[in-house]
Amino acid sequence: MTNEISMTQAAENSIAPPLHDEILAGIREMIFTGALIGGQRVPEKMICEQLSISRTPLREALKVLASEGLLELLPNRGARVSRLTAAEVDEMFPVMGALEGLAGEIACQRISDDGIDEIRALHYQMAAHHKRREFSEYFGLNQQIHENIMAATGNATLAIMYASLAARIRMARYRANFSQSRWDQAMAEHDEILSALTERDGPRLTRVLSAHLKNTCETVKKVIFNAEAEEAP
Amino acid sequence: MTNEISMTQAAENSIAPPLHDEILAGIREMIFTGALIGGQRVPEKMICEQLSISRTPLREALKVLASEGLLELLPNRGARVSRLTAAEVDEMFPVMGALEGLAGEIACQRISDDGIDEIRALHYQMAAHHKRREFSEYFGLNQQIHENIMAATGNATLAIMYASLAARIRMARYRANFSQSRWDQAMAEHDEILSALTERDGPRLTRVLSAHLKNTCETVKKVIFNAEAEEAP
DNA sequence: TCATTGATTTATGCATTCAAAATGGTATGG
DNA sequence: CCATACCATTTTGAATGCATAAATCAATGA
Repeated sequence: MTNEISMTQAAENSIAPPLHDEILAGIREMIFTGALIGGQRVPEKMICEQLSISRTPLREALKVLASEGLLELLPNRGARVSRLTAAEVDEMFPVMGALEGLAGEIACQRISDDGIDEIRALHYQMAAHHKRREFSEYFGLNQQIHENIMAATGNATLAIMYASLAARIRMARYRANFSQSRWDQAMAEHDEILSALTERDGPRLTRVLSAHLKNTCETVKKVIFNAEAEEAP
Repeated sequence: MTNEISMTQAAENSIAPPLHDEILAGIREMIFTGALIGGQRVPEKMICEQLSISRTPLREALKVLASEGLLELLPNRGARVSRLTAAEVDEMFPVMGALEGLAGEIACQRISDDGIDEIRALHYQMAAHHKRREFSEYFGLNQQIHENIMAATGNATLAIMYASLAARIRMARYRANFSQSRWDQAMAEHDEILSALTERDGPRLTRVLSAHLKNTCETVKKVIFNAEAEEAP
């Protein structure tokens, strides 16, 4: 949860700079784009130069990211990027399942028609990228769809909890590529998700989200094993 | 999540000082004991003196606590203690319900007999404090029981997520006192919880935990309204 | 050749410092 | 009397400085 009160009117053009959040976003980005790799130490000096900041606000951000599980703090040895393990995925799966199940039910009740249309638009964009084998673009839209479903619940607490788990799962993304068959399957699952949402069928949405999550977690675990096999030959 | 790798052997007697965590714990304590009151600004200087630290590590802790929702960051105005609102409780209720439901099922499957005995011991201690109307002691044991159930799942991710929500709920504790009748009811619910756990009846445990949570949330909301009525007469 | 020791360098953790913003209080004018 | 403007004080946010722990690397000896 980023608990920062936005300023009263956020001065029209003089952008209100929540510098602290910028840094958080920057480091997160580095982690998700693979600029910072799991298991590696976080080079404070280098990142300070890259973001043109001093170590003080950087280190504040590192503590926050550690509390989210993206980094680990090593006493007197700074921070290192967490490496998602299969065991952690197994732990996260039921928790994410419970949250998504809840979200599926609530979203079907509360989402507006416009909200569904928006997700549909994202879905077809994503399908197009899938067809063109543009993985990064696909991936971004996939994330947006799941975020939109969470947002549609109108429950910020739920959305934030889920996001924090999803972020940790996402860390495995750059360790290896998904198989084509899994990618096709995921796309088919998303067809079902859109369908259930369109029909506002809460129980069905919950079911298909759960199946999708299960497959995603299985895939992530494979990715983890493959990456480990590659690294330690 | 406190993501700190404990040192290899934590030097036998020369206590390994995770100073950062000490500060976190200290401020959390101030919040839960009412030394820091919801809505109030957090006086950095005072807390630094109290904990004999400088502002640098303190401010690191403040950012973490804000990310957990216990504090809010006001741009250029520091941090203030969050004030739990009824709307937030309404958001948190289904999420905590989903997590507790999951935990109930898993705990019944995985908890050891010793684990049940331990909870039973806590339960009877708690009952004794209830009989003696010792609210603080009751409250602490109540928290321990819920924590033990979560720990019994063996799922750290689940336990941490739940703990972070429970902590926010706990913030309302010092705003007003629970009614005697509600307290008696809660104790009766805990009898049911212990019973379901003893029988390892997962579905039943999930049901009674959910009912208990519902009542707890209702009570917290009442406490919030009462406190608000008192404050703005 | 390899492991071990010790000196050197680097990085970390925290305190301190400094500029800018917010707060408080007084004076001024309506 | 109240509202506003102005200045002094305090507080915040971030940079810098410093003591200590860790990492690096060269030298030594087996």
